[in-house]
Amino acid sequence: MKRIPTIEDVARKASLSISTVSLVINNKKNVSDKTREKVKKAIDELGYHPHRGARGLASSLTGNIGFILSHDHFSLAEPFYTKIFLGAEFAARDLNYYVLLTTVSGQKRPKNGIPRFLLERNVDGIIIAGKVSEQLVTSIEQFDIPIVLIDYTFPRKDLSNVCIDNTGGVRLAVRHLVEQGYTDIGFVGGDLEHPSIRERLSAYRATLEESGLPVDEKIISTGEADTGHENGFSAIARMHKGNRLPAAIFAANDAMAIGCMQYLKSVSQRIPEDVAVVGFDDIEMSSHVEPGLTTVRVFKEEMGKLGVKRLVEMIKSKTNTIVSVRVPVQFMVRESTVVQHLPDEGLRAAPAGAIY
Amino acid sequence: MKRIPTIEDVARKASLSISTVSLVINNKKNVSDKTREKVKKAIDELGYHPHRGARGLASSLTGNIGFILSHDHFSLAEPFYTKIFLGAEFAARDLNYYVLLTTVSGQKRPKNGIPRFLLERNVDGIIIAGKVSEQLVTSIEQFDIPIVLIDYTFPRKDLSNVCIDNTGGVRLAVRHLVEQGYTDIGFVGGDLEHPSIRERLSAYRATLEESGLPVDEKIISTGEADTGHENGFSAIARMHKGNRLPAAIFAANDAMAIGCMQYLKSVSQRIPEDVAVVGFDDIEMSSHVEPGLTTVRVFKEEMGKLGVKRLVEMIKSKTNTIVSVRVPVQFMVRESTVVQHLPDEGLRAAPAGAIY
DNA sequence: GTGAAAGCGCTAACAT
DNA sequence: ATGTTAGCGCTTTCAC
Repeated sequence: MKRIPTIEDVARKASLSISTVSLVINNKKNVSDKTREKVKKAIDELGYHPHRGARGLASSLTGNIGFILSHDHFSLAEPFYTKIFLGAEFAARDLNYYVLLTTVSGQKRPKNGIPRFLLERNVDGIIIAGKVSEQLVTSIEQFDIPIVLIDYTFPRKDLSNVCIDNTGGVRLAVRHLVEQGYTDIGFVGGDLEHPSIRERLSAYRATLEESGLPVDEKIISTGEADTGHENGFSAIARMHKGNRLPAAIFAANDAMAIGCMQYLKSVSQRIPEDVAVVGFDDIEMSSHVEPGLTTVRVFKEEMGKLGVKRLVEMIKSKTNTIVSVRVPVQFMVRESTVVQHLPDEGLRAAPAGAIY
Repeated sequence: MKRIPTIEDVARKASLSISTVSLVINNKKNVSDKTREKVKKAIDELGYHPHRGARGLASSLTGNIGFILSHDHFSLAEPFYTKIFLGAEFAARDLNYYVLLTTVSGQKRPKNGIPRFLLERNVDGIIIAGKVSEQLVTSIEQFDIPIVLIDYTFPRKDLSNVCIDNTGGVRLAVRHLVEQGYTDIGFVGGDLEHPSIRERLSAYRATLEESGLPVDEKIISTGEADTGHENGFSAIARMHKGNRLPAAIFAANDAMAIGCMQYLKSVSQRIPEDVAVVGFDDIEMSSHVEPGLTTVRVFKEEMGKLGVKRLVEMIKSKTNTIVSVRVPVQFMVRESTVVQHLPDEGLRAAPAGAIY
């Protein structure tokens, strides 16, 4: 195959030194316009592209971003974090970075769990999406590399992060139920270790109180192990068997909301006539279930993009100012909370609002 | 932060030269057992990891794999290719590679469209998933780097590939319909440029003939621009308006099958009592629509894994033997083709059969 | 079996 | 404003 031109070929062709060429490549000042043009011309004619690895060695900047996901999240059928990753990938490409993805198991001691791209110095910064152990983050911090968390925070660790406006979203959801005339509104949560779930629970409580409605612990379920739809199913089943089925349910995410709907259907409760259901996240499936699930849309790709943008700023500026970005949400009214029927579109088209 | 140990530190600690250390790191022969142990001990004690970039510079092996996806595929709501990517990523990690993802637009001239990781020599091999232009592949071939195609092939270009057993899958699907007593079976296809769709169409024709059934061009729709569910909707609508609604439909993928179901519901045709529907792919949604869609499951993650495995073999062996892998499929019977009712599970759990 | 030395392609002082 | 030079951390001949 054709020989790949190096910086030396460019220098020779332009009758200049390689350092001058390097200055041009890196857009440094102190190069005369004439020289700059000459170099650019040579680069063009040769079809030259700087070698990533060599650049990295010399500058200790790899042009890569590490993306860490807990294995649990990765295996979820619902591509919530996959969407975040894709958004990150998209923004990274725009900024001329590549994203190296890896997953970590939630359990193992972090010592063996340090991602290879860190050990091998193959990334300039780290994005962590979703829940990971504090230990892992502590050991990553040793590497003295910018870190941005997406959809997670630590109580005792201040790190740049991109999070959902959970409080605002819950407020929209609960107020919507109140406006529809519901006063008996239950909560189905899951793993309270996740700060998003915690925030959603307290916002639920706060909004009920703001609205002058009672908070009844009998219709608040939080003991579940995770946030899959089975938990929604079992949580509302428990309320039902305890003869305390609320008139409306706010579930802390769509998966659990769909689990609730599943149970309600199985016991022939009509949605929303007998029980209204609201979720959170707006996962793909929520617009496809019947009735369509009213929920709070989270802009997942956008979160990934924001995370990368912030990370790249940190990498380039070489400062570690902590920045917390709170991403706004959008309330999506569908049929699971509104008795009057919308025109039947059958299976709805893919949700609008692609971010790109 | 703590200084990162280099190969020199290891050599010093083991009282050996860096070249000997390098031999051990790379598992080369001609090193005495005693020396090998000494080096390993030093590596352990220092917590040494070779620097990716430096290795790459010296050996011209980056440890990265490039993954190319057409932008169209990437933006699809349905994560068919996303699944393939995730499978690839998983296998790559196992083999100590990282995957660099990029998308290419289907249209643009490939000259500007050559992925950056190729220009910058940042990958050791390339995976291409789905349909891309032949031009693009031709220009990638210039880089003299192993290539594996996933779910695509070119008539005039012999490249290693991992493809679906389309013929086998269609045969299962159509025979199933025949066994259920259907004799009037239509076909809804899409973009015939994709070899998978072409194969599915010819297998459909062949299976009908094998079964002694007539092939009626009036209930074969192939003119559509792509393979989204709108095409399924419009294709079957056209048959219906032409007074030639078949008793069963084989759609070339699940998205179009779901589009068919959507239309059938909108004109109050019962599924499967009035019209049975079979799809292909087994996308997530197919087990969630009502009735559940009978379809041919494609092991998407598995395809990604196989692609990477093959690619890494090619990289390591430095030979370019063409290998075509045909991945078997699995037939999934659900309610869209079987009149007798299965017990109602409400919304079914996530499809079984995770690959990992 | 082990070591010395060259060099992969580039950046970054430092000189000029 | 441009050139010289010394590495970055490793692999890889080639001696010994």
